[in-house]
Amino acid sequence: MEIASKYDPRAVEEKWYEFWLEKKLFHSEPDNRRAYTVVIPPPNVTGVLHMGHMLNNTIQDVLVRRARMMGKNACWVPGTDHASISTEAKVVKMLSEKGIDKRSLTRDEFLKYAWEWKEKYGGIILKQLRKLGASCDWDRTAFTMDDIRYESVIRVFVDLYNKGLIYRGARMVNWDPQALTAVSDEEVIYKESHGKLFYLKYFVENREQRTENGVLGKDYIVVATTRPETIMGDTAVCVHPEDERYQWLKGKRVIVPGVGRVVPIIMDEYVDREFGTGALKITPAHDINDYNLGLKHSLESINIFNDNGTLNENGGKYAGMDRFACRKAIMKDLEEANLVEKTEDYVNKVGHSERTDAVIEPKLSTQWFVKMSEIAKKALEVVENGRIQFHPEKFKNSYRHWLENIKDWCISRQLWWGHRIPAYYLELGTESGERRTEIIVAVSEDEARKIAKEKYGYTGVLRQDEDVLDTWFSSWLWPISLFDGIRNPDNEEIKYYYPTDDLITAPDIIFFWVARMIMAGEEYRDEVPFKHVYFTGIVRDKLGRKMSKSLGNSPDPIELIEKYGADGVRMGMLLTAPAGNDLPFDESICEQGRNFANKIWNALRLVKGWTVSSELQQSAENAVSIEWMEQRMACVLEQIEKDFEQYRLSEALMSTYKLIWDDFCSWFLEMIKPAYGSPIDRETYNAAIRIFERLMCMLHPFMPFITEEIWHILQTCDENENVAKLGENSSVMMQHMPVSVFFDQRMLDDCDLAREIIAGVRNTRNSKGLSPKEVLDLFVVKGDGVGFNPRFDGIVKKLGNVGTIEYVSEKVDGAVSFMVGTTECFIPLKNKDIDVDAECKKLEEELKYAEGFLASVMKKLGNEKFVNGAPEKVVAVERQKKADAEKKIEALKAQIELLKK
RNA sequence: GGGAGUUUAGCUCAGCUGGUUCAGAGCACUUGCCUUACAAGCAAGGGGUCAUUGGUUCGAAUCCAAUAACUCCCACCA
Repeated sequence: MEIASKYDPRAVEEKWYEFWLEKKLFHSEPDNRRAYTVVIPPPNVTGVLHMGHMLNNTIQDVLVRRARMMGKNACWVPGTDHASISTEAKVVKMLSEKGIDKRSLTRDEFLKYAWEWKEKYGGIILKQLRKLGASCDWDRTAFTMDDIRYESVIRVFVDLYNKGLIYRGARMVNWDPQALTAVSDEEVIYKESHGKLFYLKYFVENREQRTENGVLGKDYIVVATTRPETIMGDTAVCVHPEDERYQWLKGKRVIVPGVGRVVPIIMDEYVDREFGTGALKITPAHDINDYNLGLKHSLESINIFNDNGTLNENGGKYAGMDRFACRKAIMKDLEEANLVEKTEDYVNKVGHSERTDAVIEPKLSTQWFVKMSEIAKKALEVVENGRIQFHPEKFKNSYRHWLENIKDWCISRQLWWGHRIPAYYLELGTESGERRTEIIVAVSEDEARKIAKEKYGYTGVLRQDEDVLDTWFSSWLWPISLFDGIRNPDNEEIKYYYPTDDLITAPDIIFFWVARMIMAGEEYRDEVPFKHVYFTGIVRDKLGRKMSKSLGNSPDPIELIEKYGADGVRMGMLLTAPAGNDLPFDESICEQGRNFANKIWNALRLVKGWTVSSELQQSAENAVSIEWMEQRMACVLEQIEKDFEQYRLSEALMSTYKLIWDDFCSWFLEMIKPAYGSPIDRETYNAAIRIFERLMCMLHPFMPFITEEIWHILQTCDENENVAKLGENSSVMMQHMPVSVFFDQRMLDDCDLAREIIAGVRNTRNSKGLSPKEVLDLFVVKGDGVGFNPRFDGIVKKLGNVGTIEYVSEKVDGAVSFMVGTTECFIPLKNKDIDVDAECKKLEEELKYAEGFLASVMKKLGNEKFVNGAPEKVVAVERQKKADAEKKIEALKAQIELLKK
């Protein structure tokens, strides 16, 4: 059977994914093995796969597949997030394209559309993950709004409310005028924006003037603002109490320009005298600081905006206008009325909504909050004391800072798509005849009714809160709710799978998600939700820009997979992505992965092409080759294990890559490769197949598809032993991961020396323009004990195409030479002139370098302080260097002499 | 404004508690090869004052300080 010389991943990848699914190899049930659990950071249910997901899920898959092969009961739970704001926005948009206005629908009608939308587009992203090879337990696929998760969220809300950790209150919140909802502080992104600073004149009431030494001064105060449209809401002007410039205004009142309202001058130390004119206009309804000052000084609060960011009836002639249009209009009017002193360019930070990018409007409204101070303490502690480890560790700093300065979490959203707040309102008449509203928080309306009756004897209508909860209020329960640990805290699954092991996520949701999961874990399990958090970097393009839809600089992951194969793309991503480092992604990196897959494929072709002889005796070289390869694998395995312990996945992959490409393909296979047309002995062949298999196991977590394909083909190679073990469900992913064993470093060093000699021979050929086919003889000057180990003679002969190797004690005349360490090698050039001059020049350069090196060593050794101060070992090393250098110089000098003769 | 991090070859990055793992790896590059596994390849090779300046030390890429550049996070300066 002819095998194609190019590896084609497409058919292979599809075939094996189907196989894994069919055999349910990703499925996990609690048993007596140790559990290894990962929960997926649930992507937006209506999202599509982007490069960030690719990176994130590749890393998860590597860890999960490796754990599985290490004998653990690996469980990777997939799922999606309902993403309330962005999904609702998408549905609203879809409806408006159909000519349907959300406001014309009832809540139930809208939700029906939303669920339809979710059914249609939801889960595309999970399908895409299969193409990547993700070994998720699909039977466990969850959704943050499915029954179990919904009920868990509601129960937690009720519980926290009863514990006094959730409260309802009127506060200044971040209002998104596009999504028409409040958002949490974390959902506000501050962006630098180039705006203007407007200097407006506020005339003193009755045009009273300042008197300075009997001379009349100004009759107005200038206030600098970036938001002139808010002057309709001004209820004071504030200056610093110690500001000399404004003492004359104490107790006076001023006229808001263009509005005509008279407002007081107040004094407060909050004002920065250096900024602007040192005078601040106060708009309590539309600025958090002004709001606080308003409370302090009992100022009136005038709301001038509608929820959608247009001016309301308090906006006077500007009512109905958008806030930014109003800014222009009002400035024009003020200019005309000569109420503007000047306008400056100004750069400041403006808050934008994370989801809609609309400019956030501070707004006073009644919302639900979670009290954070107490639960934050525990969450900080478990990271500080190492119960949870961050990789890389530097994220501990920002985590700590956030938790130490935490504010209450606004969790209500004025949306319909989400978990509806289980708060019920009832109107009670009181004895004095007034009406009073009571709130009952309960897991269901029935429950609420029961409480209403018991507590208030009320049997009338209950009105449920219209708002839903912040999406993260369900995400923070994810590691628990996935195993139904909220509703059934003692069930077998939660006890077995929780706490999970590793969480892989991007650092931008450390506060949104990671920190809050830790809080929920402590609150509801009294146990951390995971032991390690691996923060991936952000995927950027070649120019260092974040990949985004709007820039169009993000490649389509599915197209990449089609082009390079999932294995190739996985390898490309992993190679450039150490934990926490941003990943400058360039499509061409996937080529390396694709090429690697092809390399392995061709190694298979080579091995498959051999004819095997059971009669043939194993040669000594082959025996040594196998021994060496085994040692080499043990050595690299040790390194890889260390790398995994430290979550250095790219290093682990690189080690595996070099082991396979360099050690296995370039050296080992060449060592044992029989001459064309000749068979290979059975013993060597079987050993090679076993080594190949183990290499596929080692590589499998990184490149699951090709390793599965090759592993299966290898099973058919070793007829004596392996056919029987290929049972129905056999898969490379069910094999044991090879583990490191003791290895003989001396053996590896000896072989390295042999490899260097081979390189020396090849180099000689190259520089002398000799054909690789021409057989050369090699003379090695015997060292004093240490040096070249003749065990490798056969290998040197084979790979260097060397005829004879002789160990001599004298230098060889009429030969080119090279040195490996302190070992001198000579290659006589039969029937060839040696370019004496060139050879001398080369040697003299080497000599010069060696002398320089010796000089620096001598300088060190000549330094008494060094000899006395440095540890014995270090000095001994220097002495050895000196001896080696002297030996080398001597040898070089002798060689030059010889040549010149 | 506060905090954190980064700076090592053309690119992306390793270099732990100072000393033979000390200047490394992969890719890219150069030269020669279509050598019956692989040109998505083989063989060989060339690249770096370890950001700058000082200091500590017998000895610094490594420790300390200052400077510069870049990145990220946090914060209500109108």
